Amino acid sequence: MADTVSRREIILQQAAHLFREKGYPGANLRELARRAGIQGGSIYHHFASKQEILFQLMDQTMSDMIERLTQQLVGAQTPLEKLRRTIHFHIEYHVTGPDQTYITDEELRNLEPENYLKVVAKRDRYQKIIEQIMSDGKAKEGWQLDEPKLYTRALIKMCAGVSTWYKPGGGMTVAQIAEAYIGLLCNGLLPREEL
Amino acid sequence: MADTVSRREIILQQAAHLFREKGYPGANLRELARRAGIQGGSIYHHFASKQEILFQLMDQTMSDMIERLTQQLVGAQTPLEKLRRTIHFHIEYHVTGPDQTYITDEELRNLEPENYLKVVAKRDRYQKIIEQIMSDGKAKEGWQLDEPKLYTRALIKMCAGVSTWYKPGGGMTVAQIAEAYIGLLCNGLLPREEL
DNA sequence: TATTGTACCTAACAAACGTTAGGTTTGCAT
DNA sequence: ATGCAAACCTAACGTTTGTTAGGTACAATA
Repeated sequence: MADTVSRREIILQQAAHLFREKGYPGANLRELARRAGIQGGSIYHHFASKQEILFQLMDQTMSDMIERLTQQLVGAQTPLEKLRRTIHFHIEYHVTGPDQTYITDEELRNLEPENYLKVVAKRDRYQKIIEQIMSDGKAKEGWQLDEPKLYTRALIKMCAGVSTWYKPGGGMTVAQIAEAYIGLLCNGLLPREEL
Repeated sequence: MADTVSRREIILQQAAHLFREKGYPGANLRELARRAGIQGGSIYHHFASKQEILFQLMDQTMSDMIERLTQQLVGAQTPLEKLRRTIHFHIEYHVTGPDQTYITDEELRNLEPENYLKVVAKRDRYQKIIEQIMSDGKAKEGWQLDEPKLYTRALIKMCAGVSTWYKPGGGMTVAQIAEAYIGLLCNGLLPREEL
């Protein structure tokens, strides 16, 4: 069971970490190569340009997110159950791969126009999945919301933000954080009468 | 009533815009100078380095945020009223000065250690104000929350995120967005029985 | 053994960068 | 008019950057 991770994937992984650390323009390819265990010029055997590394990283991450969220929602019967799974997934995915998700969330401005459009299209597909849950919740369960898009954005930002401060083994588990955020989004802060 | 804005402030303003557009490492001083209406080298008459521009921008913004939030809370009687004003302020401030707030939220990693500590200290002061409101709400009004810090972070990320998509004259006013978010955080999505 | 393609190295390129030194202009106080 | 400091310009510096060309090591194939 040796290390079957290809050099290409090592580069992508290290690139995510380095881009997060310094930002895409602040990261340089010699440092990236060093971390990947090769010389500067050798990166071009695997990628055509620095830009392509960024694009592959973001495009791959967005595809993975869409696929996995879709999987998670299979078998969920009610909008409420779908919402719970979405919140849990979105937090866990961001905490598990904080480098990839951070890049994907924050480096859109550094994509060349063509790549930008592709990644934004996938991001919109992801958002639409959640928007649909919000709309269903309103239609079928009387959720209190006007603009599904507005609440979707709130959910996404709030859950993605966890990865900016979360440290493994630091008091709360991901499951606990997810439960707290599910409670907040479903019931709010103010006390409820018992039903 | 001529243009009394000093060149120094013009540079800071344009820097905020440019840094947001390209990221701190991706922005170059010749371009910044051009936008400020001077030559590249002349920036150094006003600032000692590129780093100092970033620091002044962030430090100034954090001080302003603390001061204004504190003002907004004067006269608020209950935790609920304080929460409402905080949400409204945080959204409005981010939407009004999206360049400055974006830099302050996202460019911490590019501050040199000494500057980093100063800005983080002010950011923590700002967060503590909101945390205190959460704690008070729990103690005095029975709000449903365990970790005030957790909910503070959720609030901050969620409200700050508005500035990433908000466009003036695009359907909703800031006040409407604020009301929606206040409702979400206070009552949640699920329907409530009438009290 | 000869061939071939993949993976990598070395060294260099042109461009862009933050920064600096030294000179010029401008407006104001004396 | 003179002195002077603030505000700005010009031109250059050393370094770093993304990228490329040409070569080497090596395993698989024939």
